[in-house]
Amino acid sequence: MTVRTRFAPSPTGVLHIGSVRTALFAWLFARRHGGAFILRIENTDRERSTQASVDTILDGMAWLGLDADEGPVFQTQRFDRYREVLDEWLATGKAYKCYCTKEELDALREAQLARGEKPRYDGRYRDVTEPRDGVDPVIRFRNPLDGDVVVHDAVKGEVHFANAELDDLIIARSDGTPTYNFTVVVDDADMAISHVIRGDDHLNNTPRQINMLAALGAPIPQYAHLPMILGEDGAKLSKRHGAVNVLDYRDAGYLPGALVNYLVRLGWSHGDQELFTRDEMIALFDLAAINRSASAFNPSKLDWINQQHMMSAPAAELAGGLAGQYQRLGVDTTTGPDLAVVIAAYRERATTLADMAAATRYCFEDFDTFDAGAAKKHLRPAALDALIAVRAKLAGLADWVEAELSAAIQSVADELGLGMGKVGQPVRVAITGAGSSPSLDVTLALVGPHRALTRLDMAIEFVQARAAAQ
RNA sequence: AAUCCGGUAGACGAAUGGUUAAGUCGCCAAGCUCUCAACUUGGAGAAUGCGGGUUCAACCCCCGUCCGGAUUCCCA
Repeated sequence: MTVRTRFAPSPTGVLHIGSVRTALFAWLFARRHGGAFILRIENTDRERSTQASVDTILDGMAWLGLDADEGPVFQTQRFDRYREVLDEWLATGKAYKCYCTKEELDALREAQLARGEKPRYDGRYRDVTEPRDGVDPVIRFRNPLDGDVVVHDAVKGEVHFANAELDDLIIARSDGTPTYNFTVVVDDADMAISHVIRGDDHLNNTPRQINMLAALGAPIPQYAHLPMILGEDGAKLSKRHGAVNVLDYRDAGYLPGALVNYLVRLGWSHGDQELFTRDEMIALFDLAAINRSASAFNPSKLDWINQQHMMSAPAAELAGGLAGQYQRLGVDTTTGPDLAVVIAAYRERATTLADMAAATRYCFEDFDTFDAGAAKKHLRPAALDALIAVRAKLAGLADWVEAELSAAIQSVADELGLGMGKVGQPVRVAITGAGSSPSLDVTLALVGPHRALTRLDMAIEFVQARAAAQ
């Protein structure tokens, strides 16, 4: 059987982190089995669907590398086809017109609730053939009255539903437009979707869809209902948990491969492996290993995974994103070190590209004050001799390369009889403005001779002023 | 209210009905060290929501219960 999966978002907002995980699983499954992954935009609700939302979905998918083999297919382009099925079902009695008004439906629902019953349509127009004046009818699917529908779900197992619990759902509104559960069925059948991989909020819709698939004479796909992703606190993921839009993660400096790696481990596992390349995920992904229960989104683990990916990714892969981060900060990188050098020095010292950019501004921009805490601790009178000696030694260096730089610092420590800490930290604060950076030789190489010497002068003045003030 | 799904340390998650309930993040500590990271090592943290039952043996099977979620929209 040819594997064909789909991702079917409705364009009514941002591309949500939970939706992405669903898309990822469907994409992985298709790739794993050499099948097709189809993107379908479910925009039958014209009130709420927007082009901006379509754009953000497309951008997000592209950023994450979840490429579709077909689509995007828009359901609004398929209205003729839905109409065709509707007419056929009406003609064959698989569907019927219901002339209930919204008010009548509301009253019915309230009465049922008041009696402690499950609210649902009572089928009052099921066998009425006469039109009712003044009411535009909706079209309802004639659901079987008895028997069970069994969903064979790859994640949840066998789930049984009694038809008696289901009512005749509306498949076309009174304005003639089709509704979600119906369009899904027609599309999944027409697109020959073999595996429906979606959020488990759709599990309850599945028996209705299976009944309609049967009415269509279409094969029943394999279902896999994925557990939800919750916020850090275990509540439904929402804006108040921070970023839910995947593009926010791009802007925050996460790597697409890292986000995907983090998401694949939410609801799926392969032994005790935590880090996966894209190819490994594709090779190992398996519906049978999907977890049944919801999981909470944990930013600190995402950070760790992102750092792990930053440490192993080729520099070229990071450079573009890092350049974007500098741009966001308004840092001009034309006069500083090559980004590949910055990346080599900082890839294991930053959790995101945004962190990396923020921590390395000193390589490209001058500053006029030292971090107060670091200065107080390290730029004190006792450091004056060391700073002056280092300044002199560095000024005389023929080659501004790491080996020479570290030798110079070491020789100052030796000559003054000081530990490296007594020499290194003042120098570090002098040239970076703060108390932490890569090893001094690397840091000095990053900053370059001109900036390094200027900043050492600035630090020496600072210390002298401080000594004078005492 | 009904139906359906779910519940293993703070989080992610392993565990054909069979050792002392893996591993990872986070947290704490030590080591390395010019700082910060990275890395290495060690540590704390769970009687598997709760109560029954079946069994020689239950995270796993059964019943009940509690909690959370989904659905029951002319939303998707």
